[in-house]
Amino acid sequence: MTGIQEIARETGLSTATVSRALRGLPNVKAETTSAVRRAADRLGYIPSSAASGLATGRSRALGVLVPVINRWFYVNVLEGIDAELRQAGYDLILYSLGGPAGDRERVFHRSILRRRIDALVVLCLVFNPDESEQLQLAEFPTIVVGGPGPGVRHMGIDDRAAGAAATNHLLGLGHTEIAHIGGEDELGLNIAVPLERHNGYVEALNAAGISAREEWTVNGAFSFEGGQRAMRGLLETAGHRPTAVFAASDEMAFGAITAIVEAGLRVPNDLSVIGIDGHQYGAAMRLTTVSQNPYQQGADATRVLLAELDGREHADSFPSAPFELIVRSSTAPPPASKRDATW
Amino acid sequence: MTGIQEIARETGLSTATVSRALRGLPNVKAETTSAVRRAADRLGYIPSSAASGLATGRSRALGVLVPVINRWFYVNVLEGIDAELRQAGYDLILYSLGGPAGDRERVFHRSILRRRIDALVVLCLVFNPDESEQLQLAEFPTIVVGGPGPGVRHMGIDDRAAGAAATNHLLGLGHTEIAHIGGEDELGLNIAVPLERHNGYVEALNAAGISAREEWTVNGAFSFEGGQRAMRGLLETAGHRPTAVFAASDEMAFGAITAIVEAGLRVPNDLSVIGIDGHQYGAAMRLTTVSQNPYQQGADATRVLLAELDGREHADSFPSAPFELIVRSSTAPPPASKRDATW
DNA sequence: GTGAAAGCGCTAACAA
DNA sequence: TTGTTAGCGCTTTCAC
Repeated sequence: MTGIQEIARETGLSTATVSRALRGLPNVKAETTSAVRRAADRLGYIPSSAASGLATGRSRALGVLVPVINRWFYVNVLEGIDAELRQAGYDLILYSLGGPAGDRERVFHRSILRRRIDALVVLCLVFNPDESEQLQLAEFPTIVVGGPGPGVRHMGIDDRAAGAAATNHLLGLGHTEIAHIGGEDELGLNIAVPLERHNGYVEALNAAGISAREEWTVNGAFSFEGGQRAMRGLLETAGHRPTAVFAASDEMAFGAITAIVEAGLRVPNDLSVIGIDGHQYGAAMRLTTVSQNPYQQGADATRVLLAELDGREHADSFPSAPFELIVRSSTAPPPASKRDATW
Repeated sequence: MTGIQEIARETGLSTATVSRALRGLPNVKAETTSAVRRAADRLGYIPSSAASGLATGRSRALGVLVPVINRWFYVNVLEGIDAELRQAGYDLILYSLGGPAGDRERVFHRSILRRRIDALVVLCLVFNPDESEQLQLAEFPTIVVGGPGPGVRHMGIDDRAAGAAATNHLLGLGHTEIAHIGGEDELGLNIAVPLERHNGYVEALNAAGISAREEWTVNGAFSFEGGQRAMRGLLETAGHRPTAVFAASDEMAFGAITAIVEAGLRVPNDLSVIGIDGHQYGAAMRLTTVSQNPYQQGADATRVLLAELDGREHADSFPSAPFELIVRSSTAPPPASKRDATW
């Protein structure tokens, strides 16, 4: 209830001076500033962001749009964004599409566009034309983290290269029968990432003179359960079984490993498994993976946006974020019997 | 750039009528409403939440305060809150303390109190007196999910009962040598939950005529890695080894299982493990657990808050959220040799 | 170094 | 059903 006015009255100053003092602007006598601060404390003054937002046109808040919250990658990007924002004194407004069930259109129209935010980070989404237009209208700087899309600048790893790196690691070990657990994720979310990783897989195979078998690319929906289900399906395919599996995310890889162990087989003796991400559980699960740093990607994207809000530099594209092959013991050369069979 | 005024000019109406039409208030001719809507669309009108917030005193946003983001429980509560909010047309502002590193005081003073939110959900935090005072000043309805604290109403499971339930399950199987992996979490965050679960453990043991060995309660920091580390420590204690372990969270239980398997032992043949939470991975890991539903808790808390904002009912306390023992195969009677030794 | 006054874009009486 | 008129609490010229 206490506003800048009470403080003005209390200190015998004008609201203008109080406002300046509170924000620590120059051109205010030091004693005045401290008097104002003291009064503010005493009165329990709480600034109104609506009022200052209205007056300045800036909300000091950044939006983050995610398909769903509950995914390793998103959560880690969020942490990175949050850390950067906290330092800058910005608030974080989280918009979730709510997965396939949540209605996407409403989020775009209702929330994001209420001019509550100064900038937007989008995670792994590809927009449809209407959405692009809405975003255009809103006129705040935007950046996509995690999946490239047409018409929006993007920060993240080169997914195709990462997919190829994972596949090449398996090829290098001598595998030729390599399956892929990818994912359409759900309902049009996140389509760029799985696509590119799959492309990398196919290209790496082709480069090795192997053509991808269609029935060996299965959908793991980018979740543990999905990966497990997909792997079960792969194992049930009687007769011909791959010797290695490349999962497009660690969470799916964990699921795959679980399914393999359930089936009485061993990793990597019977089957090698590699993932992408660098999930914390990876070390304990001994998962070989292509690791990336979503925290850093989130922080970097945020720093770019913040710099633009400050009127500093502007970039239209960014170098790919780094990734790194981490070899642990979920991958090994194919079993001897198989090797003989192939040669 | 387009405001309510342009629409007023364009349609030949007053801003008041436009405002009413845009919000779908009654007492506006249907044709007028649709004319306004059309004009708004055509002009690409985007409402300013700052302006309407200033005028109404409501921001239509709810704050969520978390110790860190990256934890199974928090993420799932967030999903529940978000789902409820999306439906109500509210935005979600996420405040993270940023773990032990982030400075807690700043979050409280700077952000939350900027009157940007109409209500607040706090996850698993216990406040110090200064923080309580700040919250009091801010005057919005608040509710804590996940850990009871003095002076704030709270929603969540009865942690003591859950701890006892887990311990009793092990006792019921015949275990008498039961260790506990709990956690201080980090730096004063989240102290109520681990404390109560530990209390439940001790009480259940006592009720069975067993006194808890101090060296068998270890800190797993509520993380996978922490649980793994704690379990390793427990196993290295030469000579006397427990026959069962109760971990205060599934994530720690997964870490413990990993450590046990690493050590060449088997679950549940050599050691039984039980957790608390109901993590998705639990089924695949075959973890017996006391499961709870954080999504529901988040959604319920949000519904309560929203009802209060609407001037409907107000409650000062809530029934405990349900939990349920899910028996899978990480728990079994103690090994025969051990059993003989004890009897 | 400080004050007066005019908004920022919307909502909410009160009239008409 | 619609318009008029004040604000909401802060920032920001422009004077002094």
